[in-house]
Amino acid sequence: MAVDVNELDIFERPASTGIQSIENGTPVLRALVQAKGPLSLTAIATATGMAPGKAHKYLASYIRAGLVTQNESGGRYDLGPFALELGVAAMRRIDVMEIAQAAMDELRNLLGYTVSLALWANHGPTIMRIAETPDIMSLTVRFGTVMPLLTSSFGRIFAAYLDRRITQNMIQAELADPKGLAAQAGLKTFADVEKMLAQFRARRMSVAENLSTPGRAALAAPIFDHNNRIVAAIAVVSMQGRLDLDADSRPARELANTARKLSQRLGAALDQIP
Amino acid sequence: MAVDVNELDIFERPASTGIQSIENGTPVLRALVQAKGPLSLTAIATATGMAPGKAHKYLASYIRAGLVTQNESGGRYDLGPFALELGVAAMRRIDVMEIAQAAMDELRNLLGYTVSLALWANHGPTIMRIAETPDIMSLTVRFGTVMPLLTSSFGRIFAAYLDRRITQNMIQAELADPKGLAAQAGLKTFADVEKMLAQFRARRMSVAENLSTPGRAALAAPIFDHNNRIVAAIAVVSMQGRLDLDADSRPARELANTARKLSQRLGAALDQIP
DNA sequence: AAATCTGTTACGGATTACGTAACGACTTTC
DNA sequence: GAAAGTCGTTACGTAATCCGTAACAGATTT
Repeated sequence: MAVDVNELDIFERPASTGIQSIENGTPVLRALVQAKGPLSLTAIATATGMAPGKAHKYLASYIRAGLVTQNESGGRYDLGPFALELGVAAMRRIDVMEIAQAAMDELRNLLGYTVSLALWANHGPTIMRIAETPDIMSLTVRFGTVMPLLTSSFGRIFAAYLDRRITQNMIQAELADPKGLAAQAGLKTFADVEKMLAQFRARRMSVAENLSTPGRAALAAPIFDHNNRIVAAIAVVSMQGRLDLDADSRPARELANTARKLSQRLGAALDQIP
Repeated sequence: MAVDVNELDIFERPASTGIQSIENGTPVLRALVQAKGPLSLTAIATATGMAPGKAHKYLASYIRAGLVTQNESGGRYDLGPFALELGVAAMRRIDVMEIAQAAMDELRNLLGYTVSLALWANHGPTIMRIAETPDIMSLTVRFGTVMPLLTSSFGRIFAAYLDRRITQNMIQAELADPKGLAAQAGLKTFADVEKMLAQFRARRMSVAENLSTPGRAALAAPIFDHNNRIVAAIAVVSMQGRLDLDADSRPARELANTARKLSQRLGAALDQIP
């Protein structure tokens, strides 16, 4: 009534017809999500800009829906059992590989380097997805390849974040060969390994140059799930000398950014990871 | 207009005033939760008893809220990123999960068996955390799985300690099938169930062997909160024959020890529990 | 090419939600 | 100890919303 319809069509999106109350109610849920614990009615009201009476009505219905609970009667509000159920259902559908695909393509386009994704299979980090550059001198990053633990960027980032019990035997095996790749990389004892991995943890990123594949350089970053455990790693791969491995380099920053976003979409709480 | 207000007050609960659309919309979310994957509009419409046009409007708003996503335009509907956010936020409020993680890892390292944690959600014991062994023959204990009440170690320990009013219907349902898992386990009447649960209560631990999952054996122990009510259960899982289920076995003792510590950290008074 | 699906949108009438303000219950203040 | 300030909750009338029916465009099938 107050506003001309044509003006609305210009400035606001037509926004295919929906149910307004659904959208008006979500700020209430958002407020509860962002708060670490229970909230009072007035706190919710101020956080959402609603009048207390209005917020109360939404809360009453959310309680009946199970999305919200209230401590006794008259107490503070918090997320309810259905919120948990909803989240569990959502988590079960999320597949790292699915959501990683688009992010990998983006990163590849942004940087112009080959980007690949590895999961931890029983025998080590296994390359599962590749976003290649159209470069002629294409790097042979092949699907299904199992990378070494101590001498590849993928292996190193998994070694840095996986439970040591899982990696113990593999580390031992790679250290055992006095002329192996690990030894060539200057890794001879567990202390050497631990020192290296600590650096990668601090940086939340691993580096490998001219090791498992001659002339190759790579950066890898971890992807965590809702349990804050590493579930995958994403790497930027190129030729030695053509990829800046510094922590402040553009590839490093963008890679870290992409990995962080993916972790967040998986429900990780990155501020709680060592 | 159609119905006398006084009649309504008698038969329906006054139900403190809320927002009807919020409650009318939840069946849409429920349908998506219960489905294992994406659903078409018509599938949602039939599942909720709504007309397609109506369901579409709710979905449009849920999409804008982030609770639902749609595969491209015109595709099927599924839970969205905000559903995940909601769930992660809800999970974070559950103290047990925070403190259980480290204890589970410890127990896994100590025993060499897979350890998992379940909470009671609306539909039964739901697996929320897993600490896996690096074994190649990894058991497929999957996040979010809802376990049966009478034929899983998780279900049994919850059944033993939860208020019977909560479990009554589920027990009845599982007993109803004369060829179901419960019947195969020798459970036919409520008396059978009560006898079994009494044993688990006495031992403060439940057992399941070769039941809901063929070839699997598991021990589960309850975790109580400051109200001395069961809030979670922790289980040691392995293959049949590879896990000693005796009360005096090392796995049983260590599991009981871990569960006791967790209960104490939650403020339980274990000596007052039947 | 007609027919049946799909997902999506339009329209009028009945229902619903919003804003304001009041209500008890409790705590703080003077 | 009374008054004034919280808090969560509820009532009321008007304006805006939602519901049901039905049509629309697009894709696939018959």
